[in-house]
Amino acid sequence: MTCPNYPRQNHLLAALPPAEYERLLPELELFPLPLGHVLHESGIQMRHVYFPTTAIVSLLYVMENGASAEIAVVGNEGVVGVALLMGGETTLNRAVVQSAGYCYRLKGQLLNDEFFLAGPMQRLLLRYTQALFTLMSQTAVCNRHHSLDQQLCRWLLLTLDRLPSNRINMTQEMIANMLGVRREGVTEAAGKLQRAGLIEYQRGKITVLDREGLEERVCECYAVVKREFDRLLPELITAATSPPAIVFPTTLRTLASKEANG
Amino acid sequence: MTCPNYPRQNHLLAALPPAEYERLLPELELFPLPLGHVLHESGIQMRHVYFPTTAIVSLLYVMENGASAEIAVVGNEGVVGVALLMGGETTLNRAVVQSAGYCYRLKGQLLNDEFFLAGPMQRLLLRYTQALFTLMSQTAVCNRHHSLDQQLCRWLLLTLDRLPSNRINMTQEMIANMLGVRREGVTEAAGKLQRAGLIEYQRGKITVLDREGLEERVCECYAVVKREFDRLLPELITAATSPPAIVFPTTLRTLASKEANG
DNA sequence: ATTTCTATGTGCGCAGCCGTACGGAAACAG
DNA sequence: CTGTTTCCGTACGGCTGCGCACATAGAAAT
Repeated sequence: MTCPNYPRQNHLLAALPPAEYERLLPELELFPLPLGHVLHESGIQMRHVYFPTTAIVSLLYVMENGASAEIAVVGNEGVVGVALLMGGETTLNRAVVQSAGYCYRLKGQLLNDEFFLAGPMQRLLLRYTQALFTLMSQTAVCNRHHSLDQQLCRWLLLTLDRLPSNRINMTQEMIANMLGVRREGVTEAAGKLQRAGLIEYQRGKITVLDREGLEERVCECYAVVKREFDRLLPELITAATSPPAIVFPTTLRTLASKEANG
Repeated sequence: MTCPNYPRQNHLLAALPPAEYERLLPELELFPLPLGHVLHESGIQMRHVYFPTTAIVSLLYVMENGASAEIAVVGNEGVVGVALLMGGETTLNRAVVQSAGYCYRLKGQLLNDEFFLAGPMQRLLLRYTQALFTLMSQTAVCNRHHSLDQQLCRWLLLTLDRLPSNRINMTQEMIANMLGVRREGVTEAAGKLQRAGLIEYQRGKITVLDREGLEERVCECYAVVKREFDRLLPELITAATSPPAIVFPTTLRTLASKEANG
């Protein structure tokens, strides 16, 4: 991760009006997220919320026998730890870094304070929570009705949307854990995609060659969720397409250089 | 439904302090919920929120090809329409009455106003939302990993918890729609339970004979969700076990008699 | 009582995924 | 360069749930 980091790479933070943003800025702490790092464990008190910038985080549910399944995925469009706002200090999910990168973290209490000001941040967070709802329920339905092939396409597209490049670092074993299926099943499904020329797979490195091909094969779930995110959080679209210039106002220059050292 | 109806049969309303409760009381409208009634449709603007008292409501996701799956279930422990508080006026769920009964409904705007007072109602609703999160994610995992037999047990127990009696009015066809499986699959699974003496099934009328037997067969998902509801919303337990005397304070007498006529 | 409809029971072939096992090849460590 | 580890491909039997077809029986309508 050599690219510069600044908080507004996270679209939720980028969508904040200047007043709210600058109020939070001194409290935002650049935080590296290495692959596999557990941000919070099921049932354990959460102390921070995390705004990913270049990292991707999976929310997993791990069952008693060790089997797991991905409930939702959070990248630079969202935030990890909405449960802190809801009043339960814990959730039954494990948050694991699925793709290494950075985030900005914030003490839970501070976000809580901001939330109860009932300002733009509350509005954003509530709408984001609803979008997360949609993602989760669609996951439940997809688990029920769609083939592993399609679910893999969905997973690849969801991941791709949250990455700057078309390369995903992830072994088939890890994907299998996310999808809650066998590793061999992923091998088969990925093999089909590879033979069709849509992806290239090599020892934990996936290169997506034909995104449109994936979109043709994926089930409806992907588009449904994407539409709903766009509807609920139109701010994120404009934030995502804004040129970097506007996320580097003069007041942020010093911070940006500070981050380069941290 | 000949039993008397009063708002505090809904545990969320029952958990409200007197001040908040009486503020809402004039706006609560007794509303009958016949079996199969659709409270709100996927993608359609919602105008009310519904606090079930004796009814049970299923949140379903219906796919393009007509296949469906239950995302969550709401009885007198909760409320239908949390999405109104989150800022999106719609959700992608369909809310269908799974068991006929009554609810109290409230104009969405009024609950919204109450919510943004940041008082006890907000606290309750946020925590309820988190509990719903847990229910939904557990549903996703259960869909992935557990057998139809176990899922049927889970569904029966979840329904039983929200009913005053041990009789469920529901055809196998309807259960199949909820669980997102074939009708024949439900026939098989229900047949096993019947042969084991746990339930009695007769043309859309299920009688649960041995609840503990169901709890022995069910997967962990049921207990996990129940524990999490109790942890997040301890008020609901005390509300549920309170004698009727305290939910009929003098100020409510007139309302109760009014309801008997409506 | 007869007909019609609805709800349930049953059977059969099939596809998808699981559990398991094994082999090969790329990366890595010494 | 060599041994080890990690990751991926493949194969086989088995189970579960699906799609379909059909039989039966209770309930409702006429």
